[in-house]
Amino acid sequence: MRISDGVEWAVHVCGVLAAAPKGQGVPGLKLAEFHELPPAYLAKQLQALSRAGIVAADRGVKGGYRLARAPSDISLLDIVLAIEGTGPVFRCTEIRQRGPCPTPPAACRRICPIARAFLAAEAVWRTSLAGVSIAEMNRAAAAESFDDKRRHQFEAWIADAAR
Amino acid sequence: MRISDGVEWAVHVCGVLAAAPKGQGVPGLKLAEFHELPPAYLAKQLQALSRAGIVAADRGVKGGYRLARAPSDISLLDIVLAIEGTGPVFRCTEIRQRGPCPTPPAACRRICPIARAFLAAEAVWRTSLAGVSIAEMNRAAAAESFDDKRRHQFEAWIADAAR
DNA sequence: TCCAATTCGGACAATTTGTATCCGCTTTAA
DNA sequence: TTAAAGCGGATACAAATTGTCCGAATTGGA
Repeated sequence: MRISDGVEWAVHVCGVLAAAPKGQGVPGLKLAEFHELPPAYLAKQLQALSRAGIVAADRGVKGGYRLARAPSDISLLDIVLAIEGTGPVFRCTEIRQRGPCPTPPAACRRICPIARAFLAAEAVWRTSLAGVSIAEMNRAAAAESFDDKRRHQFEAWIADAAR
Repeated sequence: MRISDGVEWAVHVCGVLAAAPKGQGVPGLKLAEFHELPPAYLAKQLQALSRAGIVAADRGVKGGYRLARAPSDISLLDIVLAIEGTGPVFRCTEIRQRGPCPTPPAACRRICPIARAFLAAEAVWRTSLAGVSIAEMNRAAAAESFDDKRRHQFEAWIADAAR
């Protein structure tokens, strides 16, 4: 059980897009370059973000990606669901209904207690991730690692990348 | 991102072992039979449970598996960690330190804010699972799906399987 | 005491799933 | 019309999952 790297990439990328000049898009190639990520595969993750309505994609020569809504309105959970899919992490296969001593169907109206416990754990996990936004991530990262020099360096880079 | 079926199997199997006559072992083959699981692969999960100290294995003609401690002292988290490994679900690859505008090492003494948020979510998930024991699972399952007839059927089966 | 039956354990092979790349298509602005 | 850019499908590659096998340990009886 492991979260794919694509989720980490997508969160970082959304952080970059949140800092881009409003209304301008950043091409996928530039985004890959910023973190030295494999361009072709990052493109796949960007497609997923686009389908989920987290980023908007503009095609054509002045195209690129931009956030589809405010950074404060995009949570880490939104991104996880976009990349990993919305299905539950734990999937009950109802083995209790098989074998020589099966639980009868009448007793299976409610889902199995084991599945209930796992789904409850997953719910608190989701709630925790839903409470953290891209905006907060950027604030924390800036506070911890931006001095004036690096801020300027970053703004120059993104001004060049955006179009 | 998905929890392997082995976790579900292991939880069910521990529930069966918790109901077995004290001090007697149940062979892996019988455990597989009870839920119609692939015997060879269930054996693999049982090995993992054994290595983690959740079940004890006795070899030889009177051998089999039994719980290594009280059912009330085995949590769902214990089983997840035994089967899936103890490593975190989210793994930060520190991409912030790469590319044309990297976060300098001095600013990376603390782990990345993104990783912090994911690890915090994982912590509440673990806490939730740690609060549920095999004993509670069995109580719930028995209350929901055992009538007198089925209880008798189950006890007959396990009396025959244990040795 | 030795042998046969039974059972777990660990190394090995196969299959499925996920990861990563590439290429042709459509769209857009100059 | 052309060059830049995202989209989706087809395809190779890697990894985890699933499954198999044979050896080691233990027991009970000859």
